[in-house]
Amino acid sequence: MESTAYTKRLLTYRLSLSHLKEVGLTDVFSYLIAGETGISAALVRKDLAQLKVKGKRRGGYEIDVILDAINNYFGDNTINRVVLAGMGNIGRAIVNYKNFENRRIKIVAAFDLDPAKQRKKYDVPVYPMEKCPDIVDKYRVNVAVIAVPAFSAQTVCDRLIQCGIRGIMNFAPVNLKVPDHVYISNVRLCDELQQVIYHSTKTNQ
Amino acid sequence: MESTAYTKRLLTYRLSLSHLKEVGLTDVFSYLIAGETGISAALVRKDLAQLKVKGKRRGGYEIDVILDAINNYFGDNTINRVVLAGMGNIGRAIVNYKNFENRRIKIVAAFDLDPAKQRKKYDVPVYPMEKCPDIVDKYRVNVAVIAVPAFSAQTVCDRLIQCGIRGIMNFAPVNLKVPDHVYISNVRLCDELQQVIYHSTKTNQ
DNA sequence: GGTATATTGTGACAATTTTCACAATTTAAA
DNA sequence: TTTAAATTGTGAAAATTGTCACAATATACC
Repeated sequence: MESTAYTKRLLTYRLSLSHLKEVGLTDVFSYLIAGETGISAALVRKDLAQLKVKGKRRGGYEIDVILDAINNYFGDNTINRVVLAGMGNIGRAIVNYKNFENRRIKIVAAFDLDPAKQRKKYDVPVYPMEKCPDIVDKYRVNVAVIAVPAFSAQTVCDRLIQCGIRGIMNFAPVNLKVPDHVYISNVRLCDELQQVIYHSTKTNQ
Repeated sequence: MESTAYTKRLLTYRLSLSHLKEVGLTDVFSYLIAGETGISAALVRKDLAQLKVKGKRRGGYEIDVILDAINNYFGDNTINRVVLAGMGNIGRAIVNYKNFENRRIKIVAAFDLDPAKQRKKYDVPVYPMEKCPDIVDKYRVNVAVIAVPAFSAQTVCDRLIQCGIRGIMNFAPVNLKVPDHVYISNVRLCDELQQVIYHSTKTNQ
């Protein structure tokens, strides 16, 4: 119960449902969500059942009910504060990324070794890594984004965890070693693109 | 056979093995890879067996043999050309991302509506979207990265496919609709981070 | 009101994926 | 040379995940 795949599907549903809502719909059928997301209608229904969302036979599901259930599942009622390590290409893109706001995700501070970047004005204050304990403590942060170069990723990771971080989104191409209580999600841009390349050459015709 | 999960694990192995090689190792045991990647030793062995890599009982596997097999599996002998749509935050980060080179992935051109961005000098030439057919044709490109805003993603996607693109890495928070012969990988930064937040609050104590 | 139709909800089943356990085999050491 | 130890390779079992099919039921229409 409650596998990562399930959690991921919920987020996929939310995306499509938000879209359908904007377009003016208020109710949906499982097969409509299926068509929109590529997930089978039966699985959609099972997921919604697990979420405790009830549909009406022949009437479908109310979009708002599903959305509320999903948002509630993810605890979207509180603001989620995040710190970021590494203001390189990816770090800056993340800091400027607008969509986080809708999800009540807020990047409260960034860390970077480079003093020039600390002085420069970004949308988020940039501190030296030494400030990490203070910041994490002050803002009650649990989650960090690692966007530093591969060679320093493990060190940065260790320091973050020492400061109390328990969830990490990692962009560095490294298999980070973390204690059991820390959840880690690796975003491997290279690997992702490589898989696309691989599968696109495999597709028939 | 040959599930996406398997393909993904191969890339994970490659990452760890490259690292172990740099550190000076030439041979590994399955349990060593397991410790490095978090994938169970038995599964590592099964994957290597499927890859047709042979180990020596009591002697382990040769790192170079595994790496060659993986690189060969992904067809790393040819240069993989990719185009990018959307020179916003993420698009620029992708264009500047250095790691693609090691994988023989080359971003040959980018597209953006904004004429200012077309004039500006990036590491990659920026064209208006109309040039898409020419460029894709000229460079024999199969794969594209979509980094445009959500509202225009489907339109851009359709045009790319019309030009012959058959693999897409999509950063726009949209469930794109594509024909069967097109492979799509969605990189949902928001969702990814949201999952980290979710799991990090769930972890015990 | 009655009947046909559409859709949910779910138990049984199928498929896939992973783990387990151990025989086979190699190497090292005694 | 024999024995002990370590590690692969793999068939069988377990677990997980998703699909199928259909009863239950609500709705719409005649």
